[in-house]
Amino acid sequence: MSRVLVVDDDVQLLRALRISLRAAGYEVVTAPDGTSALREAATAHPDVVVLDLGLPDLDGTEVLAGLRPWFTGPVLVLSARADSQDKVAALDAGADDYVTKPFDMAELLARLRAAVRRGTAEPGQAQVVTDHFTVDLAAKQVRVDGVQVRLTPTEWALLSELVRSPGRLVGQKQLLQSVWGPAYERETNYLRVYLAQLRRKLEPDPAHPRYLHTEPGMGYRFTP
Amino acid sequence: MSRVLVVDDDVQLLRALRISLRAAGYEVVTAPDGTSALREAATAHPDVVVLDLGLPDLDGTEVLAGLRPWFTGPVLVLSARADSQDKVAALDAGADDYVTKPFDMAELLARLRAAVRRGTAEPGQAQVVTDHFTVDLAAKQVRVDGVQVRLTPTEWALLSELVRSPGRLVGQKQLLQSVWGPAYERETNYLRVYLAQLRRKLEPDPAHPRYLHTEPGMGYRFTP
DNA sequence: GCCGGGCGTCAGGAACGCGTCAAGACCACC
DNA sequence: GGTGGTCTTGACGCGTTCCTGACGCCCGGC
Repeated sequence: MSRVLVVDDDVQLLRALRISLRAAGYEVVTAPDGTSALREAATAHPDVVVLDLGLPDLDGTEVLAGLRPWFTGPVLVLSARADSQDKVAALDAGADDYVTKPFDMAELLARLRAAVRRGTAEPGQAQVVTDHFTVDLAAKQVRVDGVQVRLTPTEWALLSELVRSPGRLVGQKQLLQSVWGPAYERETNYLRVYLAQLRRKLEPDPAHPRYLHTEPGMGYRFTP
Repeated sequence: MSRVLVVDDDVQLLRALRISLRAAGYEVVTAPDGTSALREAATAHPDVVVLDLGLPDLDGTEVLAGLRPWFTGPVLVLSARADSQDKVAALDAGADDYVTKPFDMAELLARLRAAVRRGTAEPGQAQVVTDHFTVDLAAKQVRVDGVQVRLTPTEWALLSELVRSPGRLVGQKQLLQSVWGPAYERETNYLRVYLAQLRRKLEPDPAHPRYLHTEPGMGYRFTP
């Protein structure tokens, strides 16, 4: 059925989770710390991740930040901290649910079912390929006609936001909000400037864009 | 940005939620009981639903059951009951998240953001198809006989409002209100101009509309 | 037969949004 | 203190979109 990656350093809890999850029909992969979690997530291709925030090497939010650029499946966060500020931070960092320890196993399984139910749209591609360029979301790198191209941080944030929804129109408000923050919703000229730069770097003919299209008054669209 | 339907019979809480949600940039629609919740969900087309389980007329799970067959957006359940058995029941009945009262408003907003983020339909999921054209509501894209057609923001707002209620009559007041705002309820000539433009772009014979029908004095109707 | 309301059509002018360019501000690093 | 790269900001020209009013048509009421 679905494969779940469980990240936790507590051996006892890991054992309990492994047993319960396997009994519920999941295929289970585990990782005891942040670095191996990121490695396992990349190699084992889980459908869903259960992530404890208290890890020995990395902070949980760092793992989340390393996961989210390319991992599209749901992430369910476990934490001993019940403070709502922590919850908000984790959810806004890309978590899909937040469960405080100690938790009820039946509830966790139900939340996992709900997350998987909604998240099984696609396996999630870490690479977006067109005839002219390739965007590797995991490695944060772009190749145009085979040669690597350097993007500034802002350019990258904008491009990845667009490329992550191929064919869909992405509103300018959404772009501005996710790249510059909620306070910049009106600065549409930023978009004009950086879209021009991206087109200059990626498009075969920047004056007549083939992949990064403008929908006047609404937003932009990446067409593969 | 997105539209949220809040279902709760507690007037105080409803007020607080309306204010907070509106401040967070949501368009808010409310319903005080189960039957009106189902009606509002069908007519107002919310992107997400916040549903209190304790309602005067119907049980919350019944509302959930009435919603789920056709409503694909996320549903966030509110409840005073913290028992994990109730949580499991609601989540397995189709809820995407479960928050117990009393709740922290910041956390609720964060969970709502996470739900909306995850719940946006894939392009091709939510499309309306006719023999001559297809409207992809998620990708904001229209194809006529297979070729893509560009719509202006106003044209798109009008069309999507019509197409969201197939076969049903949409009053001119409702159209004007949702596209131009509450102050333009009387400017019915706007509708005439833009309906003509839509017909010219979509209809096989704009002079004799087959899909976008006029109901004189009442409104317009999209017939698939 | 006349009249008026509602609708479709058309065509201007004003306003807006986009692409482009360039100069200044800011920052990290040398 | 200088230097290179990146981000912000403003100005300009151009095409598109929106609004507005005028006109003719159909149809039902008088």
